[in-house]
Amino acid sequence: MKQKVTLKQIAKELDVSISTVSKALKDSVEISLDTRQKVKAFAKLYNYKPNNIALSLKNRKTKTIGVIIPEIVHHFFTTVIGGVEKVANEKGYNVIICSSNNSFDKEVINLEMLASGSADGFILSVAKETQQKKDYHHIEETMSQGMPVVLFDRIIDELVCDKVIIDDGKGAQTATNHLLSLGCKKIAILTTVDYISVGKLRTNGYLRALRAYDITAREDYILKIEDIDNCESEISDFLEDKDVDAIFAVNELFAVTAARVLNEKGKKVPEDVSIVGFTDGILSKHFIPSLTTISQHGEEMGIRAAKLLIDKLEGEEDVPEEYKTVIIDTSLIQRQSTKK
Amino acid sequence: MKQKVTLKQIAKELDVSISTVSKALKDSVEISLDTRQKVKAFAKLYNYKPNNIALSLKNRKTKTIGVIIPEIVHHFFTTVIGGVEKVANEKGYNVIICSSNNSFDKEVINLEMLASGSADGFILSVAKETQQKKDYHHIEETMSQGMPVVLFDRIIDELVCDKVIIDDGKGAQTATNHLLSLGCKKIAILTTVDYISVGKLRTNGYLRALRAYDITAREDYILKIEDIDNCESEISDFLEDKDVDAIFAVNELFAVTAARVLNEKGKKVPEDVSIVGFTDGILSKHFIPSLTTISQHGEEMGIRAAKLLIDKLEGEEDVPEEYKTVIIDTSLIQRQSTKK
DNA sequence: TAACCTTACGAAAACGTTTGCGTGTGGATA
DNA sequence: TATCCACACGCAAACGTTTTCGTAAGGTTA
Repeated sequence: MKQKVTLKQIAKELDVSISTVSKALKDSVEISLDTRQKVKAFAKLYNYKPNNIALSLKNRKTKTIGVIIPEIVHHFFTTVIGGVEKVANEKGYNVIICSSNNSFDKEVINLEMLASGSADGFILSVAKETQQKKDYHHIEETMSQGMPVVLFDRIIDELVCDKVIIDDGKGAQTATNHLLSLGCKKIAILTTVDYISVGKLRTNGYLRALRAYDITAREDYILKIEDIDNCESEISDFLEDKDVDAIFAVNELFAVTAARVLNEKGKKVPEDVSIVGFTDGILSKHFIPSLTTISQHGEEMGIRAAKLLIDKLEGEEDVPEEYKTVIIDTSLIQRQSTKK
Repeated sequence: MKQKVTLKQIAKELDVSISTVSKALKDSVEISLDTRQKVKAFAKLYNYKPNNIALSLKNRKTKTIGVIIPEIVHHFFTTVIGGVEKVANEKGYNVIICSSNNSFDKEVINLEMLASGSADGFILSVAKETQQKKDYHHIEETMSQGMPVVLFDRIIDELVCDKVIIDDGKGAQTATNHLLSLGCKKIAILTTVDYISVGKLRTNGYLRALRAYDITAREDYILKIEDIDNCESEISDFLEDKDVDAIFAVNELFAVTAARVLNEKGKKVPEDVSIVGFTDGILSKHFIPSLTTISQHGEEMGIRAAKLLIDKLEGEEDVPEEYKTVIIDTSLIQRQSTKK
């Protein structure tokens, strides 16, 4: 099992110095054509590849972007990653992905690990637990060490850095408006607990839409779900005695679960109840009936985030800091879960 | 914006040598208690973290596992990653993930990039294009440089290395048997083109099951889908004039698409046609009717793959090479898409 | 007081690169 | 023949660690 070949070994073998080999491989005019060819042939033969670690150490940059997301098993986040990779690869950056699993501790560990040498900058969506704890010291520390951070989707207002978000409120408003325009009057919302920033924002959007239509929001039409994994029973109880004609769900899972519950209660979607979801994932697309939903354009978010980050990474050192918040437009995708 | 603090800076500040600082931080008895405390206090104050790059260079290992998968936006692969992370984190390894996007070139690039310094070993499922091209030089090269590789799911028989797979044939047989035991006689299969190893194996399993039941397989009950993204029309045409009473789909998407098509043709699942899928993803779970399917136990695959890899990484250098192929049991999950 | 032992620290090499600069060799010029 | 200039190459430093070994200062022993 041959080890990886280094400049030193090539140098020894060819009886020249390390610098000669290095320069020869870079086609430096300093080196005679003859030697250059010899070195290159040898390097090719032994499949020489420069050691990235050594390069990173020397250049003090890794040409790598670290992405940390709350859940890897999540369609939205993976589409964002797709966008990031697109831009990153174009610009010669690599992408490494870590998941925090929504754990604060794991987020800290991953960030510190990547920050201590593996990545030049970060694109990150904070863990649920982090939002709850409101402890952002790890992110602040990373930034204070000169590594740029771009937050997306689940952002933190207090942190001064680039951000890429959608207008969650507006998206929710659009969704609710759509239901209202279809003539729905009794619109329930399935949302998350308030400490999830996006859940809260979407709830607010829903309320705003109702107000604009002069409909008084009813407390008992609002369900704030805590335990996402077991939402079915909560949703089932919630819908038990309610005579709603529409549901706005702040994510895909809530939307399909509502559809399932309604189905079991003998109600039809969209004939009896219309449903609008949020996030255009696989579920929404393939469900029967396919779900009308608000698309977050995950890939676009990734693209913008990567661009922001690379701009910072390649920008002048001493340019006065200036941070942008990019707001990606959402769009309503009409499918079968809302009546015409 | 303060830069990351290094041993050198601490040394300078405290007017001691770099080695003293390094030893003090490691609580070496060589250093007086007094100095040790001073150094540690200073290091803490300035939030010193050793530079991983430098460590990797010195130790010639990164304590990082590289995972390369064909698609990041894919539930099965992400569950595998979950399993890998579990084991890796326990053993003090980090995990970095790259996606090949089913492109041969990107797979090569990613592998070479990670191999040249960023990871000590690999867990990988090969890209579709790679299976098609049958060009594995990049993987062979990586292994010949002394970096262990564990293949999973989409493996390559010719490659001599550790592998983690499910018994695709057996899984398919189980699925088909289930349909047969329900009394279904006219069972169609929706599968992939043959160069996708798992598709072929599953097709074979289906054929074996039929044979065991003394049912002659019919060519016209087999649909080999090439373009996964546009499978709907193919499936629709295929089912147009067929009077099947059951469908075995080799993946989730084919299964739900079949359900959708049947639905549009006015047939009911499972009353008119039973469906069994493969892979226990979100779609199968939340679809209405929820899908009977073969679970691949992705997390378990990840766990086993990570263990195999770490064993190799931490094993003796000169132990004779020995490679294992772990076969994970599949299991049938009965849900609503097959009649009782 | 000479020889020796601790204690506490520093110097230097090594990991694999890149690169500015120094230098020996040979030929051309004056 | 003495001077100069390309040419082709090597040296060494630097990136941030860890670790082996060397050593000065001071104390103890004979």
